[in-house]
Amino acid sequence: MDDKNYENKLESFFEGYLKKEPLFINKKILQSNYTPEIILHREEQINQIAEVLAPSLRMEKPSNLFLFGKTGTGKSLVAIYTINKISIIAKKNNLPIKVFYLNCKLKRVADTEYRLISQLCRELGVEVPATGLPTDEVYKIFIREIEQTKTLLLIVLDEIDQLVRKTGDEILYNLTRLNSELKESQIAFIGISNDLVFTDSLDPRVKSSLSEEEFVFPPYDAIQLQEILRERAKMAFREKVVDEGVIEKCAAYAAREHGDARRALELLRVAGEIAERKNETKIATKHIDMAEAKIEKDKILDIITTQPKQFKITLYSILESEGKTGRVRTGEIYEKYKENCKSCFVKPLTQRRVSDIIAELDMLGIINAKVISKGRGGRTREICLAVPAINIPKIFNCLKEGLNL
DNA sequence: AGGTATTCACATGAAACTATTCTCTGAGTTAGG
DNA sequence: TAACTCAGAGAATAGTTTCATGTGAATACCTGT
Repeated sequence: MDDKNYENKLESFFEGYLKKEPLFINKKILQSNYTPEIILHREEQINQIAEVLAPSLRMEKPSNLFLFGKTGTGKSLVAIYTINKISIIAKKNNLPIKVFYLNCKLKRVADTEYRLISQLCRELGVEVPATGLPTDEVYKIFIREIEQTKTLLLIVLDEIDQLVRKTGDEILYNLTRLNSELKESQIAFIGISNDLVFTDSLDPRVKSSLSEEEFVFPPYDAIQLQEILRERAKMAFREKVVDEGVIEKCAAYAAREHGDARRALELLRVAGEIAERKNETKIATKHIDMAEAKIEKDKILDIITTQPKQFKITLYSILESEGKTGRVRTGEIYEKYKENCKSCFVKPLTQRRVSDIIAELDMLGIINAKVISKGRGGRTREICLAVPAINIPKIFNCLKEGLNL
């Protein structure tokens, strides 16, 4: 009887699913790598960049260019959009212009000097081994390859601040020097950075040659976010699926941070997915709250499952001691950490390393760690969790399982 | 009371080390002529 | 003699350790009133 009932239920679920019209027409439009035809509220920046890059169409090397702005302000989008347009015009007029986009943060793609250059080689169609070669050998391959034909290269280096922080700024010096070694071809760089004061830390020579023009992308305000969301929602969802106030709430949530359009779009997309999964015909404002919680939870669970064991033990130790006292110091955590290591037979790391791990957990947004000085009490990080309280037990258990504690 | 020197408990930096993965090179080996 | 194999040298990289230096402000310690 129960079986029969269950079967019917499942059948009708599938039937219903089939009959039901999906909320989405095209989910891609809400994904972060989507480039829309019209970019709202960035006309000024696009024009400025276009002006700088236009000489490339006459085969003159344009000025190097730097774009600054917080995450989700449309830097990458605008850069990609503009170079794509140039690429199209160039193709139409048979101009030998090549454009590349590299994200320097992507692990194992372009996050070191060697990988950056080898990735460029790969884009040019030369296979370069992932390791084993000296770096200047790869430079040589790259130079040889572009010198074969007279070409103008436009290279976008996204999140270049990450690369420099990790590997130092000689890499930029090497890149700018490339042009003087090239006889036939020329290269122009477009750097993109989240860090507004990034160029201050650079060697002045590098700075002056790499950052000939600079543009700052201001954050979107709530009204602008609303327009962007409306525009995309129109294409992504079927008509009348988005409830009253949903767009506004999405925009408000994202504006609360710093006008992060990427986050706004993600919220809307996830809200749509939740509504669809729940078999609802409309996306309501409550779905946005659920979306926010889900994004947060997924982010953390993803980190927990992918990070190495040492991170897990550290986080577990933080959870343990934070649960009691609210805020904890590095030293306390390290003590707990050592105990925990012993109980799961892992060789503990030095305090130096654990300190770094704590800093990284902070970067990932799982915890809030603020360096404070307590006078004679010394200087330390004051740590508390940055996770909604509801999710804590789940994380706790997840960690516990992962560590066999 | 007011000023300043100390001191705590780590933070932060730099360099060096370990272990792994990969290429390149050249000596030694093999098989065919 | 040409082709093949295979060990060893050298690179890149991630994750760490070791050593060294930095640091903000509560407190101890003076000083002069």
